[in-house]
Amino acid sequence: MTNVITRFAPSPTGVLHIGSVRTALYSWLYARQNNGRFILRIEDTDKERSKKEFEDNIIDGLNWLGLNHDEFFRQSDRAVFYKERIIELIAKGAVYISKEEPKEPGERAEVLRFKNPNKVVTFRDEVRGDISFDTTELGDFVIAKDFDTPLYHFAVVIDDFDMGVTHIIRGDDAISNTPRQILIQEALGAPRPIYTHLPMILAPDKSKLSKRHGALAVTEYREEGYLPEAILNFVALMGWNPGNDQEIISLEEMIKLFSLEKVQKGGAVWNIDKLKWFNKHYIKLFPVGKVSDEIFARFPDALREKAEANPKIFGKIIPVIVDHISTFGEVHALAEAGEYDYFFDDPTYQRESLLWKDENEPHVAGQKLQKVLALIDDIDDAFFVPETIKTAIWGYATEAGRGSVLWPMRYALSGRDKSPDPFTLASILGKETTIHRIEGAIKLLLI
RNA sequence: GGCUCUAUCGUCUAGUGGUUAGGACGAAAGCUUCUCAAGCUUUAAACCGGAGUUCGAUUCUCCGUAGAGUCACCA
Repeated sequence: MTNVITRFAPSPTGVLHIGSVRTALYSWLYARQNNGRFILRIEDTDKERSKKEFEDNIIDGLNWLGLNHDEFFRQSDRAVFYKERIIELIAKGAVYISKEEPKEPGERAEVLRFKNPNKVVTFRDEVRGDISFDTTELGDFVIAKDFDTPLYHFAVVIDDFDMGVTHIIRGDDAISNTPRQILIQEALGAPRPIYTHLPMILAPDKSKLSKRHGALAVTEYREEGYLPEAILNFVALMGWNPGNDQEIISLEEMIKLFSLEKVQKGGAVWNIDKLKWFNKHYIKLFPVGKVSDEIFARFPDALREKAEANPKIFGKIIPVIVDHISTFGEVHALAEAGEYDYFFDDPTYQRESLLWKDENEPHVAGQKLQKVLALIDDIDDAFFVPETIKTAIWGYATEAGRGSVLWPMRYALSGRDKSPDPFTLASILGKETTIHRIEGAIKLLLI
């Protein structure tokens, strides 16, 4: 087999969105698993709409995901090559200069048109099989505005030819412009690459996913605290599967497992919940040091100062925080909502909140907490960890009614309806603070 | 509208000419330390319709239906 060369060819008229990532991933995987080359080509023939910032965004996103390219091209750097081919095709009689009547401002009085042989073109698509089109309906289509400004259809064909692209993997919205590209190839005497058209990634209403549906740039997912592993894994499974039930697949494994034959025909609806599930999975595998950096970065300033002043506590709450999020971005909102304040400052709360359901009198709850206090006081400082604390209190709690003991204890420590369990809380806060807060609660109950 | 493509649980999907149609997300229930999260267990949930081929179609063929994409001097 000849060396595989694939390419990802976005136009820099928008950010790198999730559908493009899937296309880039499959092209990349195919090249990697065949020891081929992967080309990144920026298709910026439209000078009006192309923007450097989008090109930067695309490259940035790809780098972040780890989809590295072996070669890089920009169509705006290749004008001379297109011009040569136009001249060549004019000489062959396949392209002609056409006089036009401009219909809109900006349109030329002269453009270059392709002499359509008006035939039926049949090509094989790796996922859909044979597809036929009668190209007559295309007419003599325009391939360039002038010798220096080729249009997309033309530039693509020249580039794929010049760069030796063997496999074109792209979205199936490009199916219908494949025939005209084949026509140009044939006029040029260029070999026909192997085509694979991927099904679209859809919005919940089944239409092509777009910005209007809240489709985010990859870089925005990064800001929201998604991990590249999660995005890659999830996106890979939209339209492809390894042929078994395996769902957690690393990039390395994907290179081995990927195959065009297992690519789906139908479109796939974007499902953010499943992405979050993947992300949660990968966050748990993320190195602790990096996790705490990510979390720290998303703390509001005030909380950040407290974390810096209490590094021991900050270190201990990392696992607790991780347990409750699926993206790092959620940390910010949770922090703003005061969800982490009680780790650093004594909570304030209503006296009634300390009561378990409605089966307790305040003074009874106070007495129970006094007992808890005594048990905690007996624990050696050096062994103030969840298991020990639990062991110390468990017997009494079971005997007195777990809820009626543990709820007030947990509430005294957190001041919240929802929080980690009281033993974890106590061990995070340390013996001294734990005692202090329970004493506060007792005082409130026994007034 | 023309052309092209597509069709299994709500979603992502596996699968076969004969299966209790499998898994995952989500949902519901239960368990696990009071709450939350996590984890574990369990449950509900699908072959678009009609013909045909066949002993037998979810699977093969055709016709519908539905949805999507595309029809530029954009890419």
